[in-house]
Amino acid sequence: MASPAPQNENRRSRPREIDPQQLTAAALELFLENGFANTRMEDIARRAGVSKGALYLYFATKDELFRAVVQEGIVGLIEQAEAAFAASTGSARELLASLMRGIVPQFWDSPSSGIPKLVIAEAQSFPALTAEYFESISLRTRKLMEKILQRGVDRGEFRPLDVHCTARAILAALDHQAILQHSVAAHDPEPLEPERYVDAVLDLVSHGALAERSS
Amino acid sequence: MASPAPQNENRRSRPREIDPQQLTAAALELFLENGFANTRMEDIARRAGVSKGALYLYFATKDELFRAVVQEGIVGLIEQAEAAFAASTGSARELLASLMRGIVPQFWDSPSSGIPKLVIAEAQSFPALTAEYFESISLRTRKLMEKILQRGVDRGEFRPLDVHCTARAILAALDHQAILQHSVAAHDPEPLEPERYVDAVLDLVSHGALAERSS
Amino acid sequence: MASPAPQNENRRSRPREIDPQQLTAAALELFLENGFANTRMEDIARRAGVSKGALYLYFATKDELFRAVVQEGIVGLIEQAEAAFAASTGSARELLASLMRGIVPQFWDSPSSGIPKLVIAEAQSFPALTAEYFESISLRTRKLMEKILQRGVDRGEFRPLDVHCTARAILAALDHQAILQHSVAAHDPEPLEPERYVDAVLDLVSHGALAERSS
Amino acid sequence: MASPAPQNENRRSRPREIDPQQLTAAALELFLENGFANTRMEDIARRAGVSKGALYLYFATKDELFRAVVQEGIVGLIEQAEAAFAASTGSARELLASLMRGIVPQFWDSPSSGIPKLVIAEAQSFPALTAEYFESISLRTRKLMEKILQRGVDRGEFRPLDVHCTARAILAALDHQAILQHSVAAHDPEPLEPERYVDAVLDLVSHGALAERSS
DNA sequence: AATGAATGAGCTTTCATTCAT
DNA sequence: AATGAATGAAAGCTCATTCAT
Repeated sequence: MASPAPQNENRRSRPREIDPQQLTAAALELFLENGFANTRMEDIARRAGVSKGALYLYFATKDELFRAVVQEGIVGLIEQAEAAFAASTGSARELLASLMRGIVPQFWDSPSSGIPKLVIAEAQSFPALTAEYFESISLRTRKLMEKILQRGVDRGEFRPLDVHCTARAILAALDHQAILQHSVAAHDPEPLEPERYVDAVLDLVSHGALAERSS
Repeated sequence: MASPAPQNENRRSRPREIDPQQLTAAALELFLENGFANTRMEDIARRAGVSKGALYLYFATKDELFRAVVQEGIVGLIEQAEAAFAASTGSARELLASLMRGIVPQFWDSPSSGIPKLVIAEAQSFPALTAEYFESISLRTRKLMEKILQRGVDRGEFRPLDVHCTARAILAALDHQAILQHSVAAHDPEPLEPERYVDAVLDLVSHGALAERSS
Repeated sequence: MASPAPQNENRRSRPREIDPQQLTAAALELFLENGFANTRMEDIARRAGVSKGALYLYFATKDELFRAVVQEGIVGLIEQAEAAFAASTGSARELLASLMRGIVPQFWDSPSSGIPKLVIAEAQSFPALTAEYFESISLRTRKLMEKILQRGVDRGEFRPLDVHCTARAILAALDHQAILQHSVAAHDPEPLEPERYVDAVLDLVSHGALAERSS
Repeated sequence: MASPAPQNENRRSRPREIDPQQLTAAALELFLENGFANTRMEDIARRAGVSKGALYLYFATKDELFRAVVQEGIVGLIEQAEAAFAASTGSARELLASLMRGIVPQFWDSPSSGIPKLVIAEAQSFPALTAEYFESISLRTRKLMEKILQRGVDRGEFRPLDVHCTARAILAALDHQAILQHSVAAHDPEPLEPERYVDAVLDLVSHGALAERSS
């Protein structure tokens, strides 16, 4: 039609000092809503309330911004889990329960819970970032889980287990739900109930399904 | 072009008879390698050994092609599982074991195993397709798993369980690996060993981790 | 065209301030030179001295640009004619003469004279625009011409006439030349002489061709 | 299959012998309905009831087909008019009247009446064809009209006229309606009444509009 | 002669990125 | 530092034309 946009007088609306975390937060929202490819830099800028150009003052490229979004989600997640492990001296089962009841639902509630789905969706496009993410998060979480399980086995609290695969399985049961929440879960007639689910996982992990010892 | 080297036999000579499944197969490969957005129609055509235009003879748009790729992966997947359930009269545990040992590793080996990751990655872009997929596959699989577990509970073979959440957990443990295989697993120093993993899941599901009955 | 004269100062240096009318003017030129379908957006951009993308800053689609081109040609064309009619009190013939001598050759000289040919050529593709054009221009012009003729008849200045068809005929005699100028006239060994032609039309309209009253 | 020999029995559906005029007729229809650029070769083939390939058996290119469409409309149109002129010895006015009442409405009814609009719309794309059309039709018609008028002047039947411009004007009054019929006329609330219009033109040409001799 | 599947050049449109202000 | 108009490479899609049958 006519002019793209009338310049106006009052530029006082920009509160000086843009916080880069506003930008990554807006980007994360939109990446999850629309996918990386379907999110325009302009959309992100608008959502964050800044101009398109301002984005480039903080992130050189769209890829860079994606990296920042993911990297932000990486920090300090397992720290508390690892600290809890180091601090705990009690039963492995108790530790497992407290971690799963304490950290997991809280994580599912945070915007960061979308990051795994994001990383998975764009893994091919960002191999280096994916590798970093995988090592910082997935592998580290797995190691921690293996340690917990191993401690349980060592103490005779747990049966002899395939520690590696069992760790994978428990984490999969948890991680998968976060991914589903941010993708297909909108179509689920029975939405996930986090606490109930975590309890069921704990119960299964503890006792298995069989009614009596038979193996 | 003016290639001095003689083209092989049927390169350009037989334009007839393109199999649409060649096209969806090539598309699935590339979607998994590069993501949907990063795959050009021309790439798919080249990979399938046809021209760009030929693609449009079979699929009106890129989206349509995506739908076809997913829909092709939907057919006949759970059928055998449901049939096995209907046919089986034995123990729930045996049924679970035979399904997981028979179907799961076979699925992980097939190209179709990439479809869940594809659907998850593009869920926001294809809501209708996602809904269809979710209902045809995810929900149906969950229902089946719930039935198996319920049968086990009813027969006293299993303890009283939170059937719904337990079904979710078992499926998550399986589904998640397929997704990882097609995304981040390339960076895993300890690649998944399907049979071993499935056995570990079965073992965990059967007996839990605790060393002695205590619940 | 490709003027050898040096481009002026602000060729590439001042991206600011594109005038949308530059764009429609360039588009009109090219639509007339090559037809709508044979004009590439890139051609228009180049002719206007802007980038392809800039065009889309002002017009969402090629169709939209076409509409703008036509609509620009619609404004203020008949206004002066209608004003002249409203203002005039003298003889109908004088009014007709002054309108035809004043407005018509001036219109033929302007780029807007190509718009009727454009609308006619693309009428099937832009029915809504065509309808609007027809009502804003053709119908309104016809109504005006009918009023002029009717006034002449009412005052006894003109014979009783088939006012409607006569209006059509006079306008056709004028409109058609504009269309020919922008299409086939290049091949005419005897180019149109606007003033002479208008005079001949006026003469014919005034007295007819017959030498003496005889009908 | 591999039989180069006799085709099987039921080829009766294709009535042997495609008539190229079926093809040009279908093409003309569609060019008028949708414009040249918006008409696909496949559309024409379907409308004519033949295959796309068959079209190329008769016309090497789409342009060639366009040329054939126009050229077909050129033949034998003015022949009868010129013959009538050559044969007539009576009054110029009578000749004019008989031509206009005899040929014009009949032409307007025929599909060929769309050709002028077609030529005008595509004039830039087909300069050679346009030139040929202009010479074969427009110029020849004008010459004929000039001869008729000149004869009238010579015989004292007509006033001294600007024969050239008057011929242009009369033809414009007629030609223009054909063009409008095939473009914008669909939006006209008062459709053209051919006979009435032709009479009005004849009346105007004969006596002019002024009520009394005054020149 | 007739068919229609296959081809690929060409064009519209999008959007990450730049840069004058 | 911040803005947003302008750029142009890139990609989806169309359709005239070819050619094996």
